[in-house]
Amino acid sequence: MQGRDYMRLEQEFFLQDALTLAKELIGKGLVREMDGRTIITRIVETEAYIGPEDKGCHAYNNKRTKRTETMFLEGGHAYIYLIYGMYYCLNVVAAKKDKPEAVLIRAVEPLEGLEYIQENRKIKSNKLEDLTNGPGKLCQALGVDKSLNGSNMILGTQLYVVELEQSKVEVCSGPRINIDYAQEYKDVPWRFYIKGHPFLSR
DNA sequence: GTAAAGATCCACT
DNA sequence: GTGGATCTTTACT
Repeated sequence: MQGRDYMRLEQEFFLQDALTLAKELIGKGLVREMDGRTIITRIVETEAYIGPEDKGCHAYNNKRTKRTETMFLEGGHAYIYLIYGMYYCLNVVAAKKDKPEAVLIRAVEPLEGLEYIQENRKIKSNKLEDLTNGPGKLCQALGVDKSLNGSNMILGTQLYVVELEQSKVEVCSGPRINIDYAQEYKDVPWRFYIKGHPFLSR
């Protein structure tokens, strides 16, 4: 089955606040199409970042820079940035225009196109989980880079989200990862994941 | 112009 | 568990 056979999500879905969207995105399908190849994955772990108040967010205090500008777009766009000089992270922008909220995709489970994922990753580990169980890993696995920053995930054809048949899952929440600098926002339970799923980042 | 830090990953001990 | 790789973005001089 090809990715385009799945049902796309409506724009309304992405206009929800980041916390709701982060929760709702769990179990949804993340589709990547490039060079006539289709990769389909299931989202199993996300984190919410809420601009104005969240010290862990790049757009804390509504900080507008060249990089964070993407987060001020309307919900449904992709926010992609380079971290630690070597890895990309993929976010789904949430809420309405000028509200800098976004959902970081932290881990996915491969459903289709596994051979392309393996080709993109090239790692020693034979464990399937190591292919996509982290934000930097899944971007490499899906061939996502800065050229997709700001692209539309509702109407776009390269990277988008779809409804999967099996969407009923048990979603848990907990503190976010690697944002020790975020002070009182360091421990808020804005990370969502499928309980006990093998592809979680940790 | 310069400097410091980062929403990470991997290899190694 | 620890440290190195690696470079953009940001803030400040």
